Amino acid sequence: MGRPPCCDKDGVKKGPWTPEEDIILVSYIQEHGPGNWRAVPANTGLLRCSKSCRLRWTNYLRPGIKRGNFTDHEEKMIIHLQALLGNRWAAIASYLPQRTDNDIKNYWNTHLKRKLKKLEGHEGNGHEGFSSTRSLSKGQWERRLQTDIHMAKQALCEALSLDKSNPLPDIKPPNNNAYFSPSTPYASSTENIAKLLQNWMKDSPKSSQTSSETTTTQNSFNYPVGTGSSPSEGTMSSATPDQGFDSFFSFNSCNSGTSSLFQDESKPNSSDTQGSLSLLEKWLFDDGPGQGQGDLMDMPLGETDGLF
DNA sequence: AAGCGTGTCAACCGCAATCAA
DNA sequence: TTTGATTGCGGTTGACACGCT
Repeated sequence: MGRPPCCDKDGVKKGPWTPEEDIILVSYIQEHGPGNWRAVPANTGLLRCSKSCRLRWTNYLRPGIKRGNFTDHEEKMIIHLQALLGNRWAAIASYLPQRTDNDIKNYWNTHLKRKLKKLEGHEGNGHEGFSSTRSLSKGQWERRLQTDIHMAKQALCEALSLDKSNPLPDIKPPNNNAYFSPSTPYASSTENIAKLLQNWMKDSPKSSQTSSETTTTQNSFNYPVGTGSSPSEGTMSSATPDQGFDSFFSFNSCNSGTSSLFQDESKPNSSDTQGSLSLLEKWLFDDGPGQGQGDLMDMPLGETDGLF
């Protein structure tokens, strides 16, 4: 097709974002919502390409992002999901709403890969606990592939039989105050940005509803919630990170019998993939609140394979 | 104190999927 | 149906920080 570059290379700024650029981007998105990234550089005067703007927003500026210090739970989730899904970081990130795919990818490549290597070194086959997809036998892969196909078929049937008048449960918008909340763990390197933004919000006439004092759950960014403009959008559920993580699970388990709230890594609204994921979710989380996760986390992947 | 090696992570690049005219 | 535009994703890179010698 010969696709041209997303932006002409001349006059496009690269490298780290400055706080000023962040403010411009955030203020624009607050006003117009994420999406139509092509228009962002043109309308804001940012000397960045649309891709760069989108990336900056989704990986760094988006409200509700938790950074650094992966918990044991998150770590295990990543390990198991990676074993299940492979390097589909966006899909994995959809199960960890407060983490970005880039973050997870980095964490995997820097921490977990090495950890895995170490463990494999110690345990010979390294199957127990940390097992990468690569350690699966060919037979296991074939079985998994067959299961995927089966799941897709099942999901399709599920989707076709779904009552279309039955909409998805009302997804509460992410509490974007988290972004402006002083208690929010924000990257230390960007704390200054957060402060700048806070000050800017105070100064801005529109900022009254988004100031850190605001405690409502309203979406302070006036973009449509749950439009899938980011993998985890609309799935973030709470202000404080740990709370959010917990409520994420409890919320999910509450809805285990309904259509999936999670969006597929590539096409959020695709009903078949959604169904497929919901099956996976069921398996992942369906043991009642608090139970299934633990079981899954403690379950060696050999047993996981048995499920397929 | 200086040099070097290693780890971390934000950002970039290119490809593929999807959308829209 | 075709084709160009846009978006999303995963792999990779490069700058910076930190620890070790």
